[in-house]
Amino acid sequence: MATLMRERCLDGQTLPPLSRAHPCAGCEVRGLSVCGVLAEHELKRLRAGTDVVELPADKTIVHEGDPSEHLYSVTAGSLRLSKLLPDGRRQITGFLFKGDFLGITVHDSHAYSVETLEPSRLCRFGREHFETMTGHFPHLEHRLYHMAAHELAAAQAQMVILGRKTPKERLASFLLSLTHRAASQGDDPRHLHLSMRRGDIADFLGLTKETVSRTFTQFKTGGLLRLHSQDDIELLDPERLRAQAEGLIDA
Amino acid sequence: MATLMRERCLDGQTLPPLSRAHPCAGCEVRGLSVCGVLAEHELKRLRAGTDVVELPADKTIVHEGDPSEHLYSVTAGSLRLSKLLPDGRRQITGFLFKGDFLGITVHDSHAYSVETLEPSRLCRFGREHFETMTGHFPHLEHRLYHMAAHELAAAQAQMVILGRKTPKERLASFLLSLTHRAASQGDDPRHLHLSMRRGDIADFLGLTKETVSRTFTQFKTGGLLRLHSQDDIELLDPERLRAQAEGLIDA
DNA sequence: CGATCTGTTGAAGTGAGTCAATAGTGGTGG
DNA sequence: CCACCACTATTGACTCACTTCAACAGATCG
Repeated sequence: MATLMRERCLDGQTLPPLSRAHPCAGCEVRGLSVCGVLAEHELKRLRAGTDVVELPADKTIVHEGDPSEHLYSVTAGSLRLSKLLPDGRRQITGFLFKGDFLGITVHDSHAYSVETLEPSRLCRFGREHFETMTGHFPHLEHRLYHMAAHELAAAQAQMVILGRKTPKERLASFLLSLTHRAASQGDDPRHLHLSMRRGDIADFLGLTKETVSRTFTQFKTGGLLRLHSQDDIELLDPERLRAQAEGLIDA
Repeated sequence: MATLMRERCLDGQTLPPLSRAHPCAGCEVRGLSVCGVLAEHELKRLRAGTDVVELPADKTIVHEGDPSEHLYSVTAGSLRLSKLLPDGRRQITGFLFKGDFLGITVHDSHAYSVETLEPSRLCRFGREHFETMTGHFPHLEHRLYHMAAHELAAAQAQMVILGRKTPKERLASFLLSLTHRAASQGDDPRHLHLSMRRGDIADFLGLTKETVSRTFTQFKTGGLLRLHSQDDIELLDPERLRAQAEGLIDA
């Protein structure tokens, strides 16, 4: 039976409430996530051995290298995936938002650390139980394959950013990917809320936080965007931003 | 029925011969590749709608953005996967060697171009036929998922290289990944043959060919390796190379 | 209202890129 | 067999974009 595990110091106010009796019933991310391919009776079986976890900001969910005992579906909030070098240099390999899935691994060990960027809620599946499910439901396995392929394509696009793009192109590409996600969820694609800090963006884009900050300033003075607050962005010229991201503007 | 399509200008000498009657029978990569999980009768069904392609060096197999009509298994030679920016900047997202699989895509279109680095041989599967197979054989779908997960992990490791490592660390990491592959295939891990040019390595590591060349020279003078020819490398100190790759050596 | 953390801006340094010249390699044909 | 050609790799000199280091400004929260 699904249980709700609420972390002590969670700032409850910031997360929408959840029905304890029927956690999947009103789930707003069900269509987006792995569960979307499951029929009602399959979902019921998956729910056994599943619980809901709520976490405050800046909590570590898994450590790089730890054995992978659970898989997760993000239902609220956002996460940061990161890999560390021995001397502390950090590369963020991705961000996860509601609807995203966490748990694609090779050797049942986590290739990266996962931390919350803000108060977040996740559905937590036991790995063994989940693998029993994928064994029984080929369309779930297929869905998982599809998600892995999708993540792989995103990782390859990120390689182009990290290996060959200028700072302006990197930040423009990043903002565009956020706006695409917003659009696909029916949100206003011209208004972005950044749940990550400048340093996180820097470690995602292979820059320093100073360079990220300076590039934001250049975009502001160039009329590409406005900052309503440090993390609320209005995109004023998405078309020019796209040109910037592809390197079609020399500046 | 499987047919052999030999490209005109192929330098036949450089590829080992292949039995036309039983192309899978003596296949040396069968255990490594997708086919490895299939029983004999399943393999027979997969072979219908499959043919063998042989290509000379520097041939384009697929163009970035083209619809994906085939999937491939590399049985000999090596390939380069690359993405281009409008102004010609190139990021190589990976290299493929014998046993590797090509064809994991999201929207049935190729996310990157694929070219031969040297004369190569591939098994070519029709996409529709292959998808029928994965629909019938869950263990094939599972195998595909596993390969996607593996590629994803490799892509994430490459992000660390591109985002945060110094040129020496990048080249050391690259050489180590090649030696690991050699070891896993039973080859001598101290001797590497590079089938790619300096410019390819540069575009894989996010550097210029000049920097790659200079870094090779530093490794030579540092006693880490010897170059028997431009593309035949002997690793003299794998342990120090590993330390170099992880940034444990300041130099 | 003050303490603390995050973000922005400035000044200076540097390491990889760029441009250019030289050396090496492999292949072809006389 | 050697001479030539085209291509690739190496090395050198110089430049500059991003980092680093440091100061300042703004935001957030008790």
